[in-house]
Amino acid sequence: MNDKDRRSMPLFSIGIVMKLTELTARQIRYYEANDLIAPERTKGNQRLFSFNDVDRLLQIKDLLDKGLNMAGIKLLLDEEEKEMVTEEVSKKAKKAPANLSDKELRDILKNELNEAGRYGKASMRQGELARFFAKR
DNA sequence: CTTCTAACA
DNA sequence: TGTTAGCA
Repeated sequence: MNDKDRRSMPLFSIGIVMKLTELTARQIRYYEANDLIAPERTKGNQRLFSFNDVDRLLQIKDLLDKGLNMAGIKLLLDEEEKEMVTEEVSKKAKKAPANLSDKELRDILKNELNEAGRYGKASMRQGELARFFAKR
């Protein structure tokens, strides 16, 4: 079995994930409702998270602190899933949690916008671009 | 006891 | 987001 399989293996209950991510069950479920994560389910309908899910939740928490909203995060994560490109972006977002300057954030977002177009994804409209920045 | 969905004195 | 109700 390779690393990819291991990371995507459904192993943890929401309780474990709560402790691992410092997030409430409410938040975790809410993020799932917004398609930021897609944990597996047991036959009893209980969520089973993979190592990747936990990692993703950590990134989500991070991005949320930086002021991005669900839409913005979803785009970033979607591109990340398409592989490559965001390798550096994700590292930057994950390794520089508490000190990401506005310029860096803008660069990351601009990078994502460019990639989105490169991948034939519908380009964002003005309104959506504005929504990239959350006004909590 | 833990998790789930739905809903809001 | 919190919190609670009523199930499984």
